[in-house]
Amino acid sequence: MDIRTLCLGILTMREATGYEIKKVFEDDLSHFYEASFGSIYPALNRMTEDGWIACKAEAQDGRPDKKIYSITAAGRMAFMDALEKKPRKDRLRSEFLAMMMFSDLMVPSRIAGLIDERLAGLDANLKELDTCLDEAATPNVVRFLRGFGRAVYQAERDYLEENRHLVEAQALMARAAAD
Amino acid sequence: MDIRTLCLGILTMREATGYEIKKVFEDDLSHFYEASFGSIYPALNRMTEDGWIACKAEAQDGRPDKKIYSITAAGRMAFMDALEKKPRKDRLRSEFLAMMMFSDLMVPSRIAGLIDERLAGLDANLKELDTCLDEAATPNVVRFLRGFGRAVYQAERDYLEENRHLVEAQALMARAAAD
DNA sequence: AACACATATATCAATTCAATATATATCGCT
DNA sequence: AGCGATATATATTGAATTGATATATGTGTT
Repeated sequence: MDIRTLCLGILTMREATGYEIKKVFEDDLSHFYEASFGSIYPALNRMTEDGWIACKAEAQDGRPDKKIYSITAAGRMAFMDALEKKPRKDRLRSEFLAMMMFSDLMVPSRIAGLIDERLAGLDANLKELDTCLDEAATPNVVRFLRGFGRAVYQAERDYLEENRHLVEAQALMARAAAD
Repeated sequence: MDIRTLCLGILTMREATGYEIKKVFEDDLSHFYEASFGSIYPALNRMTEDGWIACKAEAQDGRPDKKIYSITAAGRMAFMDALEKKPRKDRLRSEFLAMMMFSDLMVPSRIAGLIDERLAGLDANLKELDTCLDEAATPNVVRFLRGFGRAVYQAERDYLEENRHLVEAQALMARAAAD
């Protein structure tokens, strides 16, 4: 399920411009999948060539044409095929955790600062997801996905509060040993 | 904190070959950071050019020379600088969750199968991490990182068991409406 | 009037992955 | 003794993707 296929999937739900597809990534998928214009526009061009989607240009005064893409029968079949394939393992890249690996090279205040910022970020994510979950109109699937994110963020938060001492104490001991 | 910098960080702990650095990624970082040889070897070449690391080749009969890299004073300073920078937000790509977005296009057995496989994968991760955490020799920092992974995997597991009905029931309703 | 933000397209250098290639040693199995 | 799988060790390449940048204009805020 690469970005190309995911764009195709979004077009099974409604027709959209590249710009609107980007917004779906930001609004509905942001916590577990990201995509830039540099991936989306080439994906739409290629799928148009392949006959999976069709494009109708809508002239606009001043701005570039609005290109509205819609899925074709062939595209719909291609997406159904993609749904049969086994999803790859999640790929996570956490610079925060990578930096924690080197906590013994940092002064205690730096470690504490990093963890405090992390907690603040998690709180912001949780708050955003809670606001969305309160909206009555949210479909069940989106509710499921946001709830998933919420559960993960909450677990991270709880773990950090309870175990930050493991990295913070380690740093103190390393400093003491160096003196 | 790109792969290049992370390789440098690993070399603050001990000298190593590219192959051994890859193993550190697999053994200690696998749950939150990945790197392929296609990133590691060019990273080592470039840092050698930049004077951040030094390379001594050790001849071996038959095999290619073993190239043992060690960090220089300049490299150590560069890494300390990197530790001052703000870590980027985590980046997650979950094809599983992306597919769940389209649960109304899948038959219920397919959805259930995907969730069951996901649970099995989480169980495997949890088991692996528990085994490692039992080892007495594990340093505190590695313990902290593995515990973090454990907490997240466990939260995912709990959430999925309790909320899978949200996507599974949704699919049933969509099918019923279509009939 | 100035400035940020939203709409809408597109491209590009740099990063990174996943697969492949090349050699040999070693370990377990039959 | 032989076979295949796994481990050691290097390296490259096509393809995917990011993050930044460029181009225009409307709309809302201070």
